[in-house]
Amino acid sequence: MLSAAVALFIRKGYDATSIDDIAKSLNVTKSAVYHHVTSKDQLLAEALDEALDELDNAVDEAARGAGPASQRLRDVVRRSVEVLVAHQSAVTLLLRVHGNSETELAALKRRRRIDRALASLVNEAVEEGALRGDLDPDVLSRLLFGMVNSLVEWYRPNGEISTEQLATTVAALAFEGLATG
Amino acid sequence: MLSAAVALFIRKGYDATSIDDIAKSLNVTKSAVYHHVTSKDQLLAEALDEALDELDNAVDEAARGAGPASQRLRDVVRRSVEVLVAHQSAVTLLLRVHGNSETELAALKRRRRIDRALASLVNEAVEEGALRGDLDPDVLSRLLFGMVNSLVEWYRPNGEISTEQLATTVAALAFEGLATG
DNA sequence: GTCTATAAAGCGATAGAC
DNA sequence: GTCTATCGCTTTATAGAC
Repeated sequence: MLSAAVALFIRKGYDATSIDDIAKSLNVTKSAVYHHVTSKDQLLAEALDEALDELDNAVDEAARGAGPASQRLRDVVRRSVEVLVAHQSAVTLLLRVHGNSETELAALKRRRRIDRALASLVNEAVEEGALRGDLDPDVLSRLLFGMVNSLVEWYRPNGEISTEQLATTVAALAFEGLATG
Repeated sequence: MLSAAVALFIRKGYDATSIDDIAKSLNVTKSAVYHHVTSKDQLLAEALDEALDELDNAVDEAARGAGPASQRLRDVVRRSVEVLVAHQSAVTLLLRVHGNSETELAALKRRRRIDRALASLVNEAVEEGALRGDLDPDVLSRLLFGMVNSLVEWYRPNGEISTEQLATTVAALAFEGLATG
């Protein structure tokens, strides 16, 4: 039922999706939905928490590991791709949230904490000398994870490209770039 | 008045923004708004057309130029960044559209045409030998412009980073990557 | 646990006065 | 060109029967 709601939130947008839409997609009435959840907002909050828990997990795990910052950054990128694929619906919803309610503001706050952790990892890798120092590290961080996050808009796990291949492509493009040699 | 509406569409989302919200932000009543536009949908359509016209322009112009495909791709990336900055509101709205009405479906159709032109330019540059051939060109194209498009979510033209610097950083990251030497 | 019925509020859009 | 007033509809959410 959460997954039915999230699918509709993504297809039509949260505000354009009514409780009745969710009920109809489950072949029940509105009242049956309200028996299981107290509000539409609660469904959103549960999905956002799923995404944030998974991202927190992936980032903390990879960022706190041993080894050079550049290697940990590469691991974070790969782990992030895996989370975006495994929890694509929840993460897609998270990335579309813009602070339009208390629930959304709380989610944005948690997301900013993650973004700051990623930015400081990029900064560390630059100071280490493993990443180029001629470009603003905070801008690089935003562009890097903007690229990673954008894949929720088009990637479909059942297609030709495996998650493994995708993670490799993302990391290769990010670190070595498009150009040959 | 279009810009007031677009600002609200971005802050609250299209569906969550009522005509009354737009009217209040202009210190007038709903009826005054309806004197100038025939529907809420028309406001959306005008903003989406602005974004699509500008992107069409930038891509056609740079993609049809002379020289190697890899150079034309670099030009398209730079020109895209310029358009995203100069028409940030309209483009932000375009990137958040998901086909929830006839207007949105028409905008998505035009956007897909642009995306296809970009993808074939990337393919051309790979065949030319200027871009690495070990990664799927269509995936590279999506990731590249996913990165470019993501900047509408955070870049503010009045900050420390100039549009020029931003375009340089985006192109450098895309073509040469994060890693040193 | 699901239903019908309904309350209370907000929505897009229009009519008509000034 | 802006106003007040209102129509017709949809929304979230609840009450109460089965």
